[in-house]
Amino acid sequence: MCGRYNLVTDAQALVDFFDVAMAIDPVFVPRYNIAPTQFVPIVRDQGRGRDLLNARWGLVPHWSREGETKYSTINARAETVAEKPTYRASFRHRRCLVPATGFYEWKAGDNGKQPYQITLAGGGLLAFAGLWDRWIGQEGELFSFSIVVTAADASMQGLHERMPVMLEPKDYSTWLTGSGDVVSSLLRPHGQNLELRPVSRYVNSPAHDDPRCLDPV
DNA sequence: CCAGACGTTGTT
DNA sequence: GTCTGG
DNA sequence: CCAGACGTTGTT
DNA sequence: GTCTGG
Repeated sequence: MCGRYNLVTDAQALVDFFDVAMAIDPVFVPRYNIAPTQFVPIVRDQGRGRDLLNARWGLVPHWSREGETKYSTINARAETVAEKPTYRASFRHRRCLVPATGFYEWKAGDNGKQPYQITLAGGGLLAFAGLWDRWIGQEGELFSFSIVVTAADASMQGLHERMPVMLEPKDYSTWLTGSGDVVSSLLRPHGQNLELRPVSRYVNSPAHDDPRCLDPV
């Protein structure tokens, strides 16, 4: 699963790395502790080049009555994303990249749960496979997204059973604008070398969003 | 037919 | 114990 | 994901 | 909007 992540970079690096043509919401600050319901940048391609848009983590389907869900939509299972009513249409027509520099998992132990940060070995930006939707209500429109998760491979070193689908740069365009089997074939681990490091329990509180979230244990 | 759900993970 | 908020 | 709340009425 | 349960 992926219930917390970070995006420690600057706006220009995001635009460069993801080849963004249009920054719709250019305001951006480094994020050390991104929690569900918060607004963070996603990358889309609506046919006129890639755009960067702030969206809410936790997908609200366009047909939602209340503009919220009573169930969790922060993750979508790769195994069923093509069929589930909440994700099906977004999987076919509204895929996105979710920029990140790492994500967090908690491992239960004798002394309670220990948070770990997972990054690419060597660091750098990565992209989770994401789905987005737009809900329209009286208060205006709400853009939101979900992160696709799959069975963890050996790179997770047994830390957790599930992990986000992390796309490679060569597959970004296919994920954003492809269709059919070629898109479905990306719903799997991509073999990146990952680095897992225990970090301070400071990260536990969603109210904390500063470099101390990455403090060594 | 209408009403109601629509999700994931981990733990018991 | 379970739901909501971040 | 974790942290924190979890309720009602009457009065200001 | 679309599927499932009754």
